[in-house]
Amino acid sequence: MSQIKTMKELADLAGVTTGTVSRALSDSPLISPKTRERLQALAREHGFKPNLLARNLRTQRTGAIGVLIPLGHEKGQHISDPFFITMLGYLADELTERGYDLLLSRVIPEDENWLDQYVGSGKIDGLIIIGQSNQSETLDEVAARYRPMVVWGGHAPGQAHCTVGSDNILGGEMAAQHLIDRGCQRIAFFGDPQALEIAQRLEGCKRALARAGLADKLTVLPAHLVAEAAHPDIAGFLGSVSERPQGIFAASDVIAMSALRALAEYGLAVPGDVKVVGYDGLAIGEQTVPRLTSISQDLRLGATTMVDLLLRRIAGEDAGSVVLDPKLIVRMSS
Amino acid sequence: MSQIKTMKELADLAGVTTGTVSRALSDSPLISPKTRERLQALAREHGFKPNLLARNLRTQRTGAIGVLIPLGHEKGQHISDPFFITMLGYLADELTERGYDLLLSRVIPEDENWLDQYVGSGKIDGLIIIGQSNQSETLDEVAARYRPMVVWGGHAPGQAHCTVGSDNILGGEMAAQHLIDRGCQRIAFFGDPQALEIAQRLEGCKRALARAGLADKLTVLPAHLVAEAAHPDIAGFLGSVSERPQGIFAASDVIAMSALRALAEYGLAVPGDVKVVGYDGLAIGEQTVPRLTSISQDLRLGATTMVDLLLRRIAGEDAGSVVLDPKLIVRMSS
DNA sequence: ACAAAAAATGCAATCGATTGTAAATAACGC
DNA sequence: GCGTTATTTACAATCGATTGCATTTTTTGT
Repeated sequence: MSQIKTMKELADLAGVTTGTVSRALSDSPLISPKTRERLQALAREHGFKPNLLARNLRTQRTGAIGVLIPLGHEKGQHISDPFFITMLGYLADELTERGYDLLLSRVIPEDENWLDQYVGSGKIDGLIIIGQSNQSETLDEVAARYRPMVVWGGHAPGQAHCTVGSDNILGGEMAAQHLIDRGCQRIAFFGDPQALEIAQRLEGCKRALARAGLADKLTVLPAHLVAEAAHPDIAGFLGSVSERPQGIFAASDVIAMSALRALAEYGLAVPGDVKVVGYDGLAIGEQTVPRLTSISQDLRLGATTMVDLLLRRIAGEDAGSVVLDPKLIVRMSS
Repeated sequence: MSQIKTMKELADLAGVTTGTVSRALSDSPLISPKTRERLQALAREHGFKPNLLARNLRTQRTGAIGVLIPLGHEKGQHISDPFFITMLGYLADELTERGYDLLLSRVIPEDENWLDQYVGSGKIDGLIIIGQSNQSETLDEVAARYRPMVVWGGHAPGQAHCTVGSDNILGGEMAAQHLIDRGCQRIAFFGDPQALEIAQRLEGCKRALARAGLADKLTVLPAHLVAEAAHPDIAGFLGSVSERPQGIFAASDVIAMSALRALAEYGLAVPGDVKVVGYDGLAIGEQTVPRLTSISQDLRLGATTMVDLLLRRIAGEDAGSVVLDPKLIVRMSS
């Protein structure tokens, strides 16, 4: 069985033209049932798969969605970060289910037009960006001229780019309120507010504390997002602080895990001596000792929503941002 | 500034032909320095990026590498599995550094030619497959006609497909020997030997035990690879077994984490009552309580090696399999 | 200043499909 | 059997770049 690589070869073999073959394989009503079946059988028999590049060039759609992870303020952050990975998995599931491929890139925004590398190179039909990092302005700017783009992150008034994310302010409030309910007075916030999402979580935290009259009992530690980098931050903090916090609100589960480890090393019991709440609700929180209380974002729903919005935007619709409800998951650490 | 989308437009604007523009932008020596600079400046000014699809169609290379995760025997397994994710991150780093894109797909091998979906559709220049699952025969078969393919997994004599992976037998031996050295007599192996890698780790484990005269002290629990699914397996095992094992060798770090949790729930101290060794050496092992002893596979090196082999195979070279050295990392769980 | 060699650019085919339109064939009524 | 309408199929332009070859322009030697 000779290897048929192109439509032309198949057409010659069948004694028709490429046009006929093309229509036959795409079930066009312009082709007679007999020839259609004959050609389809022939194609199957010779294992012919049309070249997708050529098809895409002609049809002007690629069937691929780019997924970008901008690493603006955290050089060390890897794609292997549990949050990215989880999100990526859901996105991959969702996109492949809808017949799209996923083109993954890790980008370090160095020159100002890092985004234009992707947009308009014809490789992708749309773009999903995981996390705003500190690149909100760039995203706004690009969003003005490139429609099929959806960003995971915080939503702020006047923001030009389409986002999906949880209500971080509410989530922050819930976390702090939970700690207060558990009897915590002195509370520490671990996370770097340079990223919008984290700033919002801190904002919510402050509100809850203010409402409880504990506004002056908050300490903020701008811990790194990367586990390896966060640990020394946290260990240093725990070692130096005079009055140990009774509750810790970590801006992400990864930071919370570092905190758990540091606390264990200092011989502090969780939740006995210190209570810990994370953010994200990652599966990994089930595996920590003790299992981690966390503000859960439904990442699967988030991924589904992002893909939904993106496809609608690709179709020309002007879909707006979506804010999801965060949910408190009480496990053993609080 | 009008939006220049195609080379033709730019060529018309500059009063030259597309050929000249093409050569100018690719720094061809056939073009005079002046026109080259003029055209490059013009392109920059108008933000022109050549359409990559068209380029790829013409040059017959796509610049993308497909990464596939076959989920043969574990339906529940997600791309979000820490091992996959870690590997994926390294691959993404390595590939993007070499100018390749990464096309990610999660495939459930249902029809027998799931692999042909990818191969020969022209979308990718090569294929990396993470994990053999129980699809070794299929891989062998495809490898016979499709050269640019590299698989992460175990290497066995007579295997047709090119693999990169650690010496699983040796690694298994090291893990078991370490437990023996720590004074363990009764040892349990957690992992489903349906996958080649895991079978090999078990094999090594058995060798070490046989050498120590403990061959009959081994219990094998075919735990799932997925953390959520593994936990009940393990909890059930710990609850039912009459003589508690003194050492546990988990076939992956994810399984080991489930084991740690189950042990904690049973009030068993690690490493006091039971010692635990994992496999993979994932970063996540640093975050467990206690930190996890593990047989480390250098996944970064593995990713680099896979990409190396793949590129050489793409270039027509006939690169063979590579077996990497596993390394025992002693942390706190043993 | 002129021919020959060298350098720069233009021309046009090509990659492999899709698709509007023209041409060929089949079906049909009378 | 012939004109007319319906079906099928062939033809050829197109997507946007790359590249061998022909052609023009510039440089060089004498």
